[in-house]
Amino acid sequence: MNTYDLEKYLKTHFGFDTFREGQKEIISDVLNGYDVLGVLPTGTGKSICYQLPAMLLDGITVVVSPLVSLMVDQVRQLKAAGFKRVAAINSFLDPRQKRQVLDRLSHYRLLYLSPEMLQNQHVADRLGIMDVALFVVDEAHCISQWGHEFRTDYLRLGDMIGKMGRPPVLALSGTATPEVQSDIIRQLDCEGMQLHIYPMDKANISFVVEHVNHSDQKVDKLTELLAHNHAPAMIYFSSRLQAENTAHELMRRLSDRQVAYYHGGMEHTDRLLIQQQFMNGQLDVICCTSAFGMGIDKKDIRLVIHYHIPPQLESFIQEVGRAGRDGNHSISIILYAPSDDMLPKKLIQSELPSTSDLDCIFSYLHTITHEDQPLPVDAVVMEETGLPEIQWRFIKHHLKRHQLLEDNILITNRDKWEVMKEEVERVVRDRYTYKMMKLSELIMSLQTQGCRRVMLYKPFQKDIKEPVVPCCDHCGFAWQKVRFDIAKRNPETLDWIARLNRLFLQGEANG
DNA sequence: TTAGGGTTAGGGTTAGGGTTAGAGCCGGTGCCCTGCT
Repeated sequence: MNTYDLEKYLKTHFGFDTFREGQKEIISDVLNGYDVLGVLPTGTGKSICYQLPAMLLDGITVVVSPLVSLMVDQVRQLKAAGFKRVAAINSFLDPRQKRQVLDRLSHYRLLYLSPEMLQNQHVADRLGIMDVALFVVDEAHCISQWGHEFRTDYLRLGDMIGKMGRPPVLALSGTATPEVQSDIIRQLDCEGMQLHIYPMDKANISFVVEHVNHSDQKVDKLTELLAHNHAPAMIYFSSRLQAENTAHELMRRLSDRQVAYYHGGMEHTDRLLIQQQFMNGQLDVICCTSAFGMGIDKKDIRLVIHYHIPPQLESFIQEVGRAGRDGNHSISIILYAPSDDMLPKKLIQSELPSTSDLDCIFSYLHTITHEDQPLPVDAVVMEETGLPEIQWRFIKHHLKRHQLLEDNILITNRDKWEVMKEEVERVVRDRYTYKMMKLSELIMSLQTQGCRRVMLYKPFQKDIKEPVVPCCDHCGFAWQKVRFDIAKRNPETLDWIARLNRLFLQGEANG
């Protein structure tokens, strides 16, 4: 057992007197060498769970993070707090800087990486000879949510852990349902993980589903809602274009509100600007896709509105969880039209290759395998086969998994090819069925006659907190009965120190 | 002379297909690499 005086280190390094719920238990288990899965609500300081051990353990702590912006934030905050032995490797570094970090790896206690960067041969080789004290997966639900199709390098983390000599593993997430938890454990190959799971239901949110006959009525409904409530609001869309168009329309209709949009197709700098403006309270309403969320910890969001339905309950819980982090009353509203089910269905279809896509790509690969040439660059393969990038990467992942693609050379092995093909076909079928099932689960929950809160959280946890606010529209709540009206902010009244802090310590409270 | 900071652009994409009903629809999530001033 470790004998650290953890409170002392917490005070020295982070300036806090006491741990928040779950932190100490997780840190103790980590220091005792256990594999740990921690599911802690956002805003409870998940990052301390590995940052503190990283300072105490001998060797380097490797942190896998899904977004470059999150890594950059973390590194900046740690350095600002006086902890210098931290670095991140990502595409923001030029080759020389990258080499420098890798050459000085033993100097660092904490290293942040994306799962893709971990697949870089040079990086993997260097880490392979290091003494890795702890392997951390931050936002670990990404393994399950993104790994199977979108970012398949998430599924290779288990292998990488092996190549690093099997250090203790810590997986952390803000929302991971039991199903996602099992997937994380399976993918990381950590059967004996210590579990520290805290419930994710929020007692201060009222749930509403507003049925509309046609999606045209949604903007009217939004206008009505926002005119009635003057408070920070997020509106989730599944389409970039509609997020933009609706933002423009709301700007026109609600001249006293600051409205903006945010999605993954925008320039990095624009995204950062909008995000900061929203955090600072300079924007009232943000029309966004699911790109907006991770790493955003604004306390006073009162309304989370879904213009489109998300693809599964897990996403909905995550998105709704961004409301009311200050504990005050907040409302979740879904605007639901009968035709809304189509869009998520199409999205599910577009990320998985069809049977004919598979036939096409396999016959193409077959022809070039015979030529014994290196695999052409991705652009050529996609040109030749007509496969979207996401689907080609999915196939490539399976080729590598079956050792049919090594050093960019396709391996001739008829038996392995047959096995691989069958497996890919099976995986596509299973994933499709699974995702459609998850979607129906969500749609069914919208059509329920019972309590929405129970319907939402019951599949994921035993006990549900008694709400401290009106529960849902099926329990007698009507959003019209509530009126949020924030006092007018006046940033000019802040003294210069506070204003500088706002500017320079963006996201300080994150994690 | 060097370390460090900075910007911009383009490549992965642009239509087909569909496991719910019948006419019109409309598409989310990020990373990394190369090369430039």
